[in-house]
Amino acid sequence: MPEKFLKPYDATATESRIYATWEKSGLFNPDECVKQGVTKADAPTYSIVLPPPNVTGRLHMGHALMLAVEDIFIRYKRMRGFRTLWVPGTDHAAIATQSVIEKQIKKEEGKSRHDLGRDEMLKRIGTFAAESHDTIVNQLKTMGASLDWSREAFTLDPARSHAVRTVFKQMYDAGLIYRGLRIVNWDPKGQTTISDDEIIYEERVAKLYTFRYSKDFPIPVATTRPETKVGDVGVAVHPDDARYAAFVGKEYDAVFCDVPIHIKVVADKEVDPTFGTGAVGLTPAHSKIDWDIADRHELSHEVIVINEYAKMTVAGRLKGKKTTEARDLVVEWLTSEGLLEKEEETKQNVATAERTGGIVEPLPKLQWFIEVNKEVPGRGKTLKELMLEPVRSGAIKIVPEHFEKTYFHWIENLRDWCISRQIWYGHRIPVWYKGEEIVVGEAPTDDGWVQDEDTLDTWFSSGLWTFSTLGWPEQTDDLNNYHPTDLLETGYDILFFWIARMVLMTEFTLGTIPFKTVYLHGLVRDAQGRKMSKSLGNNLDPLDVAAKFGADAARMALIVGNTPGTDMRISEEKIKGYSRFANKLWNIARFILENAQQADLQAPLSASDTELLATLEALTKEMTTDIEEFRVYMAAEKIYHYAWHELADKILEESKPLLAGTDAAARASRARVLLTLLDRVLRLLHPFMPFITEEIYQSMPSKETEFLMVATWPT
RNA sequence: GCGCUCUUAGCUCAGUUGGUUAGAGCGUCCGCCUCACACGCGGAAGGUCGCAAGUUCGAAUCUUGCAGAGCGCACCA
Repeated sequence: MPEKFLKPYDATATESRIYATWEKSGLFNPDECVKQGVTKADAPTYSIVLPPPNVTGRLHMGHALMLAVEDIFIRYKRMRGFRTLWVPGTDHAAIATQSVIEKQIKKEEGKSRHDLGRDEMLKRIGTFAAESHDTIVNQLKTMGASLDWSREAFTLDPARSHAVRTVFKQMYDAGLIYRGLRIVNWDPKGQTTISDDEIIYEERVAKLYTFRYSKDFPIPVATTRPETKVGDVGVAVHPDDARYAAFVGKEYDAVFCDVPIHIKVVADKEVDPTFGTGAVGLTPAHSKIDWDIADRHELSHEVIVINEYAKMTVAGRLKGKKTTEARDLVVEWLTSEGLLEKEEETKQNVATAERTGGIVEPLPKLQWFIEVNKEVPGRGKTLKELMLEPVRSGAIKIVPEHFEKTYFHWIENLRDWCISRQIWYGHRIPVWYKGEEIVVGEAPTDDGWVQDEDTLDTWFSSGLWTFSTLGWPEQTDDLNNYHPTDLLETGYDILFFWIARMVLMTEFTLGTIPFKTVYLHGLVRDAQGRKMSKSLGNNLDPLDVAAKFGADAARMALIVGNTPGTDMRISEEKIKGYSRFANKLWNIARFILENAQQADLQAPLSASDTELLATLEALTKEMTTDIEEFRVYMAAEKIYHYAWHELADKILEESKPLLAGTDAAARASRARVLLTLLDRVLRLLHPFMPFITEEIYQSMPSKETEFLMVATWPT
């Protein structure tokens, strides 16, 4: 028995050493596995692409959970003989990364991005992203992730950029990408548009004002935003509303708080006759709903009264005022003119930007969109339908299943996807202009062209991830072998952001699904059930945890008892518990190796020892089914329980008298079976606790393969 | 408003298609340095499975209603 077993198990020292030997072996790469003869060349493939962590800093426990789950499936499949590929990568995370740097520069140098200029700003972000990348790679390795580093990708590297431009052009040529003036969610703080999904609604108490545009205007109107009323072009009432029927179609002129306005009364079913006065003042340029209603009644969209800095652009007393100040001025004016009829409190959901917290201002802007309700040429279906179909048909399975309903619900409500962003970090829109001419895709070589200033929504490039990482648009072997991928594992919080967009992009580009199964994990919370955050200081850093208790222990703590789709709580106590389990396993190995190092592997087995093997075989079958059916939490708990409370507590205890006894046959039988049991336990536990199992395996008297990570999963 | 999830031991959670005395970890109490491990061992206490009704030979598990907690989407001007 090696001397190392005489000391308690030292996870930290062992883990980094073991990872280095794995990496050196090249066995994370399926091609290398085939070359070295541990995997058959014609074996079926199994692939996962790593959800690329944002290069905004470092990984958190949610990432650690993701890595644990994915590594379990990858290691399990590798041991089952699949050509197993897990592709690593990172995400440039456009807005998130840029805003980190912007804040930092503002704080340290008091400068804005416009002070630095586009090139300098991009240089700064690039430097930061590279540092983040290195930290993240180090963390991924620390957690034991058996990723094929030879295939690492970045959402903003040249190969991925080429894929982005290619898809953009194809969608543009298919008529699915268009540029149009639409109401977008403008974040005045971040100075960019954001998508519907980047909005957080905050409930606030607001005042609902009931007023008239002028003394002779026949209909009272209710609003929470009086300042926008200088931009009104109409009033909408419900077609069946008898109170106002007589006024429909009539037009009125007024001077509203120094601003001349022209109002037409229209009838529209969208209006709720029971809310407020049953009449809506229409401000097409500053409200999405009003824009749509105005569209239906051919009212002007062009009256813009608020700019990108959320300031008033009209002449008169409101000129240049912030919207909040303008609101007070308008109310003051209404009161003095005797036009204000009522002022009541109401609850209102205020749209705020997820990244900056700024209050979202709906503004009409020229933006790029992907049209989701238009038929895709050659497919006979809209993008929306293409997103729904594979999940409906079962071609894509979501675990846990009930998220399928959430997915459907979201897509059914989906509107055109605004893909342009007014930030600098990211894929620049691949469109060039020269006068009336336009070029899409690759940059023209002759002079005089100006590229679109905007960049693409970060999820555009993330949406290509399953195939852009495998070499598309080239028809590579990897693409043929590993796509569609088998599993996509991520947090349920990005079901819409990412999963849905990958389905959209892959269906459009390749006419197939990006993955067969979606496994959604829950949020990792602290011991009190709070979200982990910097401000609360309750973050657990995976690196610290690994240094203290070992990555194996952290992985077990994140897996056991954690069902997919359910939030979990993690504490140092729980992780500590599994570090003790690691030590237990260490001592099980010590005992068995001490007593059975010289065991005769041909010795005949006694009836009771045969039964011990049968029991473990039954457990093996259960575990295999559990993993196949995505119950890794059960498989982990079962092997934990077996190792500690069967093997150690019962089998080892009853072995002591047997091994010290005089019955040579019983002794030989027991020594042999103990060694076999240990070997099996190491294999079964390896996907969950890869480091310690590999370390013990290295001391086994006989080994099937050089490394446990490519040994055969027992049956 | 539409939809989803949860409610099981003091705490955190399992319990796969309904089937014998409902499990684990942590915690608590008692006793042990027993020659693999004190990062350990042995033992104990602790649950009317949110409430009510129904289906069934049988329900923590299925159905309905109620109560409480959380989440997603939409959003009213």
